[in-house]
Amino acid sequence: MRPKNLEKEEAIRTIALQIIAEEGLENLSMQKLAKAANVSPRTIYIKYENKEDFLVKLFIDEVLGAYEKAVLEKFKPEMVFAEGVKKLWANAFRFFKNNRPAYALMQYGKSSPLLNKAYQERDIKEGDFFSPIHRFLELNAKAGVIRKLPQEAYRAILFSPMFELTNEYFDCLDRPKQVVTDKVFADCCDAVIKGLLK
Amino acid sequence: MRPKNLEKEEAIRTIALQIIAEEGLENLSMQKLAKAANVSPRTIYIKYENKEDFLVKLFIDEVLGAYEKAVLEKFKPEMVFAEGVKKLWANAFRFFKNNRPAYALMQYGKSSPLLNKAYQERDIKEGDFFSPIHRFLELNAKAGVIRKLPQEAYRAILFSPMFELTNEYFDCLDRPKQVVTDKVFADCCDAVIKGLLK
DNA sequence: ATCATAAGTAAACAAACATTTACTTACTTT
DNA sequence: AAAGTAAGTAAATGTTTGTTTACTTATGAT
Repeated sequence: MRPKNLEKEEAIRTIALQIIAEEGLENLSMQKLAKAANVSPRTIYIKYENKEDFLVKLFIDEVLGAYEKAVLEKFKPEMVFAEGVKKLWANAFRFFKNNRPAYALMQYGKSSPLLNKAYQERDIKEGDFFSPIHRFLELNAKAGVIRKLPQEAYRAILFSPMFELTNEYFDCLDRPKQVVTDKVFADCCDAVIKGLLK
Repeated sequence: MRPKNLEKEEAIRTIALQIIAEEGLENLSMQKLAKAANVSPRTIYIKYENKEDFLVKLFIDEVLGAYEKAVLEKFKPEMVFAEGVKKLWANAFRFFKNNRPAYALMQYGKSSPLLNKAYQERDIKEGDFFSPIHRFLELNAKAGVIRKLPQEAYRAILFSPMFELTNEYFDCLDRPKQVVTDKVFADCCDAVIKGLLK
């Protein structure tokens, strides 16, 4: 049996992310993707049932999975609160900085009903990547270090400003306004930490 | 001369937003829209040059413009810091709660290169809706009430958690997990305020 | 009342779409 | 070295896409 050419598989995914970042999800077609990846359309359908299946797997594996792994690197729930938060922020920002196409599709995960649904269903199945972070927050809340808030509140306060700054960072690359420096990033992180402290 | 039927114009916009919210921007086609709005495709092209023109105008007028107007309602740059922030948050949350399709397209504004570009260019031309808020922050920073941070940092800390909570709010309507209450909202707002205080 | 005119329609256009068919290629197993 | 088989291709499938053409309708101005 002829073995799969893994380079082609990877090319398909990489170039798909590229097209989505540059032209938008709404402008990604299977034929365009096949041509750009130097592959026959049929080749994509060997691994993926159809376009939706492909997009969901691209999103889950290449974006969500990779992001979650990167965010938790060298993070321990037992860390001192400020250090833990800084680690999470630094990990996330580094991942996106080196991976702009992943950031682009991540944003579509918050817009597209298809990807959003996939995200939610994964959250249920996978036992939630957020759980080490949840334990981290619970420990600090119980110790009286931070306010006690529901999970979704922590999520909103802790992570969304980081996303927004990442957004601004990429916007500045395209049309330089004011550069989002590591200093700005650190200052925001401090503000978020202070807001949660008791 | 036969006058325009304003009801039809409005139907086109309303139904477009609805389709985008329910099926996603990537599944909105001009023919589908025309049929759903009970209108000939040609009718859409009377007011709009093409699909991109339509989407940009829909986004700018129906979403960005309406949102910005709603957020600034009864807000004054001279307000006490905590009160000002609470007003902005309450205004924004109320707008989206009553206007889910607008929220959906707003999210696409952060994903789609087409809409994102339109957003940025508008920021430059229109003199920025953010300027009353900027003045508010500047006044409070000068008075020593809050930290001095660059504009994009304020934006990230002040607004993005509100967006994230709105997101969770709508997710809970679809698949009830934990309801994002006004209490959670207020607690988050307090955390954000505290984080910025000096 | 009728005319001028833009609003509006139904049907059609080529181009692009997701997916499949019919076939060839390359590698493992024997 | 030959056979078996899944990977891979090029070209075609019918459908849907954005947009236009050729025509009809409704209304303010004359």
